[in-house]
Amino acid sequence: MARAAGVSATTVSHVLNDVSYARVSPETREKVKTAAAELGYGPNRLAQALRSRRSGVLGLVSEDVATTPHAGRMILGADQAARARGYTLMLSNTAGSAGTDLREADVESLLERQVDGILYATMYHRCLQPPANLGKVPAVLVDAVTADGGFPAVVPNEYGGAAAAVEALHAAGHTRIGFLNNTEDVPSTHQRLKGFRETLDRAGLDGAGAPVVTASSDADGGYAAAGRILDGGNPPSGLFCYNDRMAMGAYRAAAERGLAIPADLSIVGFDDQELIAANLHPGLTTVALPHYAMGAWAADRLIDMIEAGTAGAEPEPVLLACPLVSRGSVAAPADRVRAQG
Amino acid sequence: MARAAGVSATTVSHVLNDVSYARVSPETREKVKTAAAELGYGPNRLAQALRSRRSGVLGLVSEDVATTPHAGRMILGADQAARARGYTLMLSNTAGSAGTDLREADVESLLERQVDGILYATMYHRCLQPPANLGKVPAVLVDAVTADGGFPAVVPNEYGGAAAAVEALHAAGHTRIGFLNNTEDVPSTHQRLKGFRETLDRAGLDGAGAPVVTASSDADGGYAAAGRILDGGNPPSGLFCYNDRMAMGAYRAAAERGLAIPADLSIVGFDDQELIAANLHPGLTTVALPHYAMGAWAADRLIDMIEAGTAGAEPEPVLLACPLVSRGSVAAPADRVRAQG
DNA sequence: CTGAAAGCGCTAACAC
DNA sequence: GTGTTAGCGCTTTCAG
Repeated sequence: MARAAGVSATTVSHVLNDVSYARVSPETREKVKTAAAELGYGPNRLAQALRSRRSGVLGLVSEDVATTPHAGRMILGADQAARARGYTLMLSNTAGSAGTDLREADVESLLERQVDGILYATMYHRCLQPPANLGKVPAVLVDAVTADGGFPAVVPNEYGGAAAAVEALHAAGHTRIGFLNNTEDVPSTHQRLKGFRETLDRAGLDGAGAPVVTASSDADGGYAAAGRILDGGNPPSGLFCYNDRMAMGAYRAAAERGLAIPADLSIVGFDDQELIAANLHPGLTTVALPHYAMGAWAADRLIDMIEAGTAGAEPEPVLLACPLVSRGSVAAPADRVRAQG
Repeated sequence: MARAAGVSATTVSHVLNDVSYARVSPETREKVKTAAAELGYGPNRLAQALRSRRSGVLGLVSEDVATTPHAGRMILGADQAARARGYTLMLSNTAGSAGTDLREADVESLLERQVDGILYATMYHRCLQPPANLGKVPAVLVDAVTADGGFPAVVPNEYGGAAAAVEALHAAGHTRIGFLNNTEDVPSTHQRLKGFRETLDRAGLDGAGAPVVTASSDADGGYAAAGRILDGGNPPSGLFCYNDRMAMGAYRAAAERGLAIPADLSIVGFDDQELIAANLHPGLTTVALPHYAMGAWAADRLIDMIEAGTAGAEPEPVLLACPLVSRGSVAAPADRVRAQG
């Protein structure tokens, strides 16, 4: 290209990269730019990377890209943030079930490609043991934490999300609120429960005494759990569900009992899986998981680390807000209030 | 590294790459390998790429990675296929709404990074106008076709999927089958309708006379459409729905009319969105979109082109099968048959 | 103001 | 059998 523009490679480099200390005449600048435009010339980022020891590539290793619809949002957030700062994402899917050695190999392959940093993402909030070689470049954990810190990490504020759900029900006038929780031993199970109880306490309701039923985190589990809670003594008028799938089961349980939503029973879900939440009738009011924001935050943080050259491990995982998404499944507990009033 | 093993770089290259024509003594081989292992040495793929003019990277530009839960499956398929042949995926999200010039810039950025080929994916089956610079490297279209051919492309066999759905209903004994179709002017709308009618004809039923109602492709649309078809004269005992969201609406319409699924009404969806299909009650029998397979096929085909050095445009888009996924929403039309028998 | 030289890490061709 | 040389496309001194 340089040769074709009748000028040296150095000059081309200077012009096209807007090198600050370069003094190039306006005419030469023009000549280079038009030549570049005509030839459709683009720099070879590989050669640049080799020379500068900066690839401008972020490795994204994600466990089971496919298993959750949220994956896309996270990738998108990371991609946008990366792109905004001139970086590109390189993908590497890892099987969640794979052994540490295999996942280490995945990281290694990214390392060989000279990625400047690595985003290590899981598809649901969990605590993991990262591969040993992850520390070789700056790295950030997405939707995951390690037992011993060591990496900056970003996870959803599960506690706050549960609080938002309970507050929405309380604000609508509900005083008897139940929780359909998951049975798995994952952070979200515990933190959403904690958020549920403590928010009730703060509202002057009895958190410890509020009905909580656990089941598998799908529609069938939600159906069964809702059945148990609705058929028990003094059933709640508002139901907070561990996730949207359980809420979907709760809808069915309510329908079978002749309870209209939201007139007779208000429901709040969690996850904001649009496919479910927007297609239920009425639309499900739910708490959104901040996948886009987590992806974007992580990429930004990673690039900061890369450009600062610091390993700077965050002492605590960063919590991102889980905002309430209102649709139509929450209303005042009208009948009950009138009946009791 | 070479220097550290007391041997030349050439020799290191020869043993680590198993170069066929290299004659290296077994002792030297050992020496190199142990040195590499101890240093945790991995080759610099960037330098290799610069030298060999082969990056081993596939660009994946996808319109709106995030908007559909299927995105992950497609990416996963492409990633697995690519990885199996030593390639890695580099991501570039493009806004579906963006102009051609913007999408051209996205492709350009991948080109600058010297990708060996490009996978251009849309998130639902459509006909598109690819950016002009896409032709600069081998490229394959995923879930999309161009008006004028030019690129190999892979799309779902919508017609075959619709046929499978109708056949499942017919095999269960249904002779009066209706179709809830989408209103949008996209290939799937037309091809599923064609598959619906022609399969009925082949079964000796009246394809042209079969009831078809169109509505928006979500639960509300499905609810409305199902209502119209069920309240009409001589309502069908089997319903084929354009997608799972519409089927979800049809479930509600059936419930409101006291029709049990599948006893009183059999339903088949399309898309196999597990979030919906597996969580409805009963589980929705539906037709799966082959996103994983499309991703894998496309990556494989692309690598073939790259390694063969041919542009070899496929004359026709490749159709991948949409298999039926049986859950619990199809049964024999028992009541009706008895009533009429 | 502009260009020549050196070198990022690697490999192909060719010596020795 | 093994090492030397050259060069992939770029950027960074440093000369002119």
